[in-house]
Amino acid sequence: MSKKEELLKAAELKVRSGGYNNFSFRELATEVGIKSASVHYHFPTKSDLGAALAHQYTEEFLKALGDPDELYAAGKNPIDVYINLFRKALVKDKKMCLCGLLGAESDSLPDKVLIETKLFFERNIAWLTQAHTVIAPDNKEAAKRNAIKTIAILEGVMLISKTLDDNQIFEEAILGLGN
Amino acid sequence: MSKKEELLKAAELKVRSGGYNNFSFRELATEVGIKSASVHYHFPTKSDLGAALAHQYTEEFLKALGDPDELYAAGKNPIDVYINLFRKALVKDKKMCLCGLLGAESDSLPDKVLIETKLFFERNIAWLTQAHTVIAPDNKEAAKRNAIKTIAILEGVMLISKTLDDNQIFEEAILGLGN
DNA sequence: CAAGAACTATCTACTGATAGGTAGCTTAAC
DNA sequence: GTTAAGCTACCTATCAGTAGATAGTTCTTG
Repeated sequence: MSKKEELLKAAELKVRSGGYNNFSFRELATEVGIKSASVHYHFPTKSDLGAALAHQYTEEFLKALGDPDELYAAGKNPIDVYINLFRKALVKDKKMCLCGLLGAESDSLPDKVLIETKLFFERNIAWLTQAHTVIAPDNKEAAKRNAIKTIAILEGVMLISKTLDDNQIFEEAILGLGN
Repeated sequence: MSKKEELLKAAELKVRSGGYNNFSFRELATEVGIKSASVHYHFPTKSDLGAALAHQYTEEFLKALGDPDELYAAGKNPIDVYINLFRKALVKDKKMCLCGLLGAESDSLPDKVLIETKLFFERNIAWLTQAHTVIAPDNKEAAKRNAIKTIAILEGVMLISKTLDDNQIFEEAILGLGN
């Protein structure tokens, strides 16, 4: 893993724990074993790093999901696949969704970072709309509404489960969601 | 309004825009017209201020809601009352829920602040459980599950509506929630 | 009722730590 | 001999927090 990739991984953990202001170039540099001035070589400013982070997170998220139509064709419920990706973030990583946290702070985010955070939600809503459409093709006008409900409940319950340190809350909230 | 109250109000806006790290004693002091050292007179440390902020927010939130049983007796749907309080925060204040934001950052919060943030969610889930119980008394085992779903979807959609700067997303997500 | 003690709310001046960012040098690889 | 990737050394700004002084108010008590 290159230093640049190491920096992004270290920053991801920090941001997913406490938001955009929760990491500094000095901390990141120490963690990956370089000097803070060298971080500016890879990312000219902090907002460049933040934007790259949100962009990479979105790409990896959607890549991990796959295509809703193909999932359905393979006999899987794409909504369950989606839920499982959030469950993994909560249970395995024990961290918030990166863009969930950034979104909550959207009022105070640099433009570059905000743009990438918006793209995360737009692309996720599009994915979920397609997922709901393939499950219930006769109900197209409701697909987007259900997409919004699905991502809202997942971001929300993630935040609450983490705060109360109780994964059972997550499980209760998602009951009946994949229908 | 006392300086102490002014400080809490100023801090609330900052935190609801960008989280716990988004305010400083200096900024707050300047805004209310005193020196930063004087802020320490009212709140010995930053975490004391943060805890007081979350506590006051919770108290005011529950006070604004009223009692679910009384609301129901007065012919109102308490879930609709609850939704309206979130709608007001989003549309009028144009800000996130304070404890929603703090909860997202819970991993990096000082203990004092975390305790108050947890209390917000515990008390809100209790309120919503009672609200769902009074609406559907024969369905008690589902009341807590519905309470979790309700607050999760509201915190989640608030975050997403704010990020995408689109209040219509909020309205779509809450359709059918008050039944 | 008046003297003095204690308290409230503020100030100035400071500390040590940390922040993001910049200029210019070095080193190694191609 | 250019470039990538790092370095040292520095800058200015800001951070939370502390010490000690002060003016005005309130409480206590002789």
